[in-house]
Amino acid sequence: MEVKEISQAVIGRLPRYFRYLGELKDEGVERISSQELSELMKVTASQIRQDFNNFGGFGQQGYGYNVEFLYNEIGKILGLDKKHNFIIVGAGNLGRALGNYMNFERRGFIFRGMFDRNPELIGNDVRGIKVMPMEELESYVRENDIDIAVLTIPKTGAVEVADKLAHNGIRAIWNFAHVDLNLPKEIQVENVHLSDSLMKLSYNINRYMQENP
Amino acid sequence: MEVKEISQAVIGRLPRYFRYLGELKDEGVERISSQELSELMKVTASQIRQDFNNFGGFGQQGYGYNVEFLYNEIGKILGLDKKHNFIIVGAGNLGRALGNYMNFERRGFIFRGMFDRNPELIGNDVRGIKVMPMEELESYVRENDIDIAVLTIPKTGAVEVADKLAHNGIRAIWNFAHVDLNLPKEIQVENVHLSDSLMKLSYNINRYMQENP
DNA sequence: AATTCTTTGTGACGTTTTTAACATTCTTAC
DNA sequence: GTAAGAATGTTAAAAACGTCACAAAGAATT
Repeated sequence: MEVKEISQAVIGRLPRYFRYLGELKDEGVERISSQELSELMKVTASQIRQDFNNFGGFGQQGYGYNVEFLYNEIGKILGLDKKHNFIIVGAGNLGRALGNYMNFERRGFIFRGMFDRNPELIGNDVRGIKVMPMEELESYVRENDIDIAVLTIPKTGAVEVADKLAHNGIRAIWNFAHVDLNLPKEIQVENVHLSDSLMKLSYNINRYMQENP
Repeated sequence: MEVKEISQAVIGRLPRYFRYLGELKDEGVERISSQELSELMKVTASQIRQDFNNFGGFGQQGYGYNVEFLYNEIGKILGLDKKHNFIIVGAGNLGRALGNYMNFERRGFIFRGMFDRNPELIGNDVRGIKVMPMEELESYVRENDIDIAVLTIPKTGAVEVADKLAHNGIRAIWNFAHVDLNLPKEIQVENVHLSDSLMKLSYNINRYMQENP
């Protein structure tokens, strides 16, 4: 049973397809061709067809793609048909912002706990979830079937906390700390390095100014 | 005067180099070879040398790279030697979290204003900056030399606000709204689609589970 | 001062990714 | 039921990207 590896370049585009298809679905659009979608999304039709074909034929010649079907299929590929319990480690501004963001719930990500080392924050409430002390982190992860940990703590300590999570059966870490976590490959890591993103923006501002004085 | 275009693949790696070099500098490391850096960063030495060479020779044969010099040069390439005024549009949880994040200031990004359409939030204080009503947004951008707008509002309205910003001389938008902004190319846009990132993580969890039942 | 060692800068090569082209398959209209 | 039209799936070509390998340049050593 040969499973061909899908490149991360393709995976990286799936959420965007998913978003556009969801909007089309909500607008009541039933079918769409790669041509039409390419104009909407400003990518080549060729790329759209190639991308979808990685997962088998979702379309039909002479017809195009059924929007709702394609939406659901991409959702399944992304694992959004399954439920994932997540906790947030770090109850600072960013952690609270993510905890309050309701839309994750809609995609099957269920907010199960929040932790902080600062005693003053313990007991605070974010959408019905009380902030717990770090001492309880490991047992909580073990005993409550937690899949994903969102790491919103300063880089000092992030590596250590990630290792603890790894030893207690976490499957994935959504890492907002400005540090690279070196974890065994069975643990999925997705980095969101906000300052890296801002620096890229800064580069592009700078470049544009130099090219257009 | 021919300026060769640097690929976004290279640009995307610069902030990470910058981070590692900053840490090395703080540890007092004076010089480093592409070989050593490659082991630290888990990339090939070849890529490091190729990347740096896009901008001219920063190293010296037989010696390697001077950490502080290289750090400063990459900082300049990224435009971090310049000051950029920014505002935050959307004073919800995420907007406040970003406003409170002090480290941006260290890189030359200066927090100059915050806006929201919700009257209850007007006047609230984030690090000495009062939340202003949306009506004042356009004139404020025009009159206060604002380079960057951080968009932390729901996708409804994001396109409209972006257009307003564009018409009043903004240079760049750091977009956290889940929608693609279609702006003239002289305005730099950097998207941070958090749910896209979470979906990629979800895909990788799913894939790993299927490959290792 | 000469020699050896180190390490960059760079041209060539292989791989991956993207785009183009088209034959095939299904839809639609008559 | 047949023919024309539409749009996919797929193969081929082009472009972008990453890696390899080594000559050249400078550092370190004797």
